[in-house]
Amino acid sequence: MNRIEVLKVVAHPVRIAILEKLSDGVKCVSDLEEFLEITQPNISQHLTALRHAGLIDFFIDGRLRCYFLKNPLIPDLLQILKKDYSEDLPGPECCPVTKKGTYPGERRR
Amino acid sequence: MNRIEVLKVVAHPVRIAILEKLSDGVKCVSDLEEFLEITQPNISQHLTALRHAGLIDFFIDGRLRCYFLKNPLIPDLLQILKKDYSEDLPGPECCPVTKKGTYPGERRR
DNA sequence: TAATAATATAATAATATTTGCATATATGAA
DNA sequence: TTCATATATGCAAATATTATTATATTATTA
Repeated sequence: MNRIEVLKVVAHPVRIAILEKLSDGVKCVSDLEEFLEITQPNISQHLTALRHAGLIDFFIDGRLRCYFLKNPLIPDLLQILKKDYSEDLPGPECCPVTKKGTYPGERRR
Repeated sequence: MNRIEVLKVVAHPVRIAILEKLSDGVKCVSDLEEFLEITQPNISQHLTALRHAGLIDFFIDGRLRCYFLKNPLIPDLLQILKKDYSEDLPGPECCPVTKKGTYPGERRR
């Protein structure tokens, strides 16, 4: 699955919450039910979406499905989402207000 | 803007392409028109979305609007999206196939 | 083997996102 | 001024995502 599909599937509050929980270790669906305030079928749908994107997988233990993180991009992604960025990026040198630098492209009329 | 909204706005092929282009430096809308194969109003719409999410900003130079990256999360995000992860995360210890470890939650009946 | 627990699937309704198109605004040039 | 260029905005149509509800599947227990 390509990176845009991955971002799309991660960009949902419930799915982020699931991925964060799975970062702590294996969880079965009923573990997730305990702290997510949505219906069980909805949890299953989100798990299916995450699995189809290759982000998680599961093994079967009796009637439990034990889900775990699979895609190594996820821990990195979750980490930068938590990271605290206090400063904006430095503005460009060519700002017409400061009169510094030149705009790096061809001008039209 | 919260991190989920940020992910949502980044998770679109055109907007990723714009952000990557802006990583190289300031670009005005007509620069973007040259390599994006979509209409000008549509580009403007995506730029507006990115700006409302606090990811980019612009300065005005005559009738050009020169856009640049503003949110420091973006370079980090683009970098991990490009990063090559060849291996999946190691599977859990409690896999019933390997018979190692135990499932770390309460069992139900 | 019948009942129950754990989980998934299907269908639909509600909602949000995306694009396309027409038009508006603002600046600089003639 | 008037015109052209650069860019934005508004709105409707098309499309995609999400949640809900009902039902199905599978494995365990009684």
